Amino acid sequence: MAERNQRRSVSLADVAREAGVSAQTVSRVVHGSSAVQPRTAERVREAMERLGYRPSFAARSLRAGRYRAVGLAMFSGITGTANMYRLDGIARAATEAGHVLTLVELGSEKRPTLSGAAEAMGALPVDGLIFNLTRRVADFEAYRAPAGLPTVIVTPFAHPTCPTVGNDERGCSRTVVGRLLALGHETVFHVAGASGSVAADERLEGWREALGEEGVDVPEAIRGDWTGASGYEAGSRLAREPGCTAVYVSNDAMALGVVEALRDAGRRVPEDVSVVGVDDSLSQVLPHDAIASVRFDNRAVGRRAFERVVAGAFDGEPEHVLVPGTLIERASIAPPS
Amino acid sequence: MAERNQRRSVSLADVAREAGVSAQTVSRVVHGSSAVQPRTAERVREAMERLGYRPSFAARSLRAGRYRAVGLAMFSGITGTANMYRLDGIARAATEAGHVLTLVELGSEKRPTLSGAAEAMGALPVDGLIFNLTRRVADFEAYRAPAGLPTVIVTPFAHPTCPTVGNDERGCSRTVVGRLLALGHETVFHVAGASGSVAADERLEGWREALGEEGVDVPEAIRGDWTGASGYEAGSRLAREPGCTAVYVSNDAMALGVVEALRDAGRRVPEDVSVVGVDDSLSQVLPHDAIASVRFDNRAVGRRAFERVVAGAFDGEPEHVLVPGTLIERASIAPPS
DNA sequence: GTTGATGATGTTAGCGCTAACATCATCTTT
DNA sequence: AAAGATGATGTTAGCGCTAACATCATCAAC
Repeated sequence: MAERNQRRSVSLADVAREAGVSAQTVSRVVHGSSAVQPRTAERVREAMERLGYRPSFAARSLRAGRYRAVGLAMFSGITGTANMYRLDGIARAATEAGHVLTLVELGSEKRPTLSGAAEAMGALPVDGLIFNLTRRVADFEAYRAPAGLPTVIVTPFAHPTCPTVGNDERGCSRTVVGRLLALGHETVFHVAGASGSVAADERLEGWREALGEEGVDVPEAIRGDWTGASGYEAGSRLAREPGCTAVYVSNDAMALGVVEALRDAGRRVPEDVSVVGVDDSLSQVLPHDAIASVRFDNRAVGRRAFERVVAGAFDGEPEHVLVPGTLIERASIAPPS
Repeated sequence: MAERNQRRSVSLADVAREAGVSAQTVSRVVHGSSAVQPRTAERVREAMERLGYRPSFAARSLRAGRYRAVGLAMFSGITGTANMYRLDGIARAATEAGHVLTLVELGSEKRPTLSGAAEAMGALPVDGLIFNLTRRVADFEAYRAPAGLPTVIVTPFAHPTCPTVGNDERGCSRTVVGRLLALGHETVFHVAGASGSVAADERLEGWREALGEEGVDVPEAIRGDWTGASGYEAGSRLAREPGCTAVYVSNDAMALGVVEALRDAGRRVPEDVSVVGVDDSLSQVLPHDAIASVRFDNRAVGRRAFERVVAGAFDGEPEHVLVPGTLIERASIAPPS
């Protein structure tokens, strides 16, 4: 049964010897070339089976000069809804295109940089790189992709030389603010996500911008940390704000906390206060009572990033793609009463 | 500025020519060998910089005969809390060990098999394989790992020849049932997860087993589909069961639905009915009112799987590791009143 | 029977890298 | 000054694969 741990793996030459043919003929059989006599092919196939032949990726790619693989660097962990869907989008797109994904997690390093990641990943079996950023990195602007290794950065910011793909975080804020003001609210309050998160900061900035453009009073923002508990705390403070009839919360967990705090304080949602979250992460979780939320298509972001990388070398002005979110309207928003 | 799209990539020989030394010397510099004169090393480094040299993974691994990489096949998508943490655990362990992860998503195939996955991944740059299973596959028992390619399967089931690592789903049920019976409940009702999910089925089976062992009446189980809405529906039915004082729900979203339905039906939690979920996925989401839940350490599962693979060839009886869950007690459970 | 097309198979070379050995200059020791 | 040690560098070969070409038998066409 159990094979002895064979040191060296089985090569084409081994199979060729076993089948009494040349290595080239075995190669032809492996690739289904028609120019092999059926009897010979059968013999070769038997030898492959008997020896347990597996083609060598290293030798093939050395010859081919490419890997049909893209490298993905996750800069701050894989966990988190957005990262998960991005990864899923990239993985699916890659599999469909016959590519594989080489994943490196950089979360454990204290201050990862793009150039550090590129150096580490440049020696991996990859034809291109995708950097998934959820926080700021020190050398973002200064980074230049290694020659011959196309790099796409997943971020809402534009980069001087690399194409980027990201969620339109500012547009998200603009959409929400616009909708709430259109409903007749005087202004919109904001509960921001954890400081340091690009998404949180961009949504916050976008909210300021949007209110400013509309010439509306900009209330003080409240910083949360993405958790429901921090949302509850924010909600308790907002319940004491007399002018607060609409709240834009940077994610759904906090939005849930805000709603609960408002209700506990005797303010009705949506009659007294409208609440909107982001991510649409709770629609499968909450039995009803879902909260209006902006849904980002992070799978699409991942897919675009992959397609952009395999499209290859970049010339001229780098493309900067922002995928818009969609506001899912639910019973947590209404005109002010 | 922008380099012309150089067709072939820069090799050691190119650098050697540029620097006026031999390829071996360049190799020495790349590897930081001391046996190179500082002046020469500097010249070589400049040439590398100037030409944009990156080492060829293919050539290195062809020479080394291994990749320092493991392949991970996700059999049914990577989304979902458990999968995400497993992936994270594997990725971290790999990075720490200086390995990379080659990820293949098999979710899109209608009926993926282990042998199919192994064949596809055998030609990839991998020294071992991890199969992450969340559903049953047709050839589970029959599968035999390719010679020279150690394979670990992530599943709660034992395999005749491959080591496996998984959550102790049955033990989870046993823990919950044991705790609830110890509190004095007559029996424990169960809301199961989506049919076809190994976790759902094993928890269901474990619940039956545990009740049976204790000589307690086994009520009819209710099938949910993992969503809060299905939990609510189940809860509504359970609220009409007079003997129902304790419910074991296969995940937290459904547990939340159950709690809400019970309360809507006028039954108090935990005074009238105790509820326990699984996954501990809502502790960051719900502002308070958290529901008791069994937390599985899926990161640890991923880590064990990785370590097992790189440990290499397997002999004799395959190891079968079940990582136990921990019951996090919260205010949703109490003795029956 | 000669020519040439066709088909099946073999041979050669080189992708980029590095372990192992070879070479050569320089320095020490006696 | 001869012998040997040391250090810096070069040369060779081969990891497994396959494109391109070479070889050889077979068979049809004239």
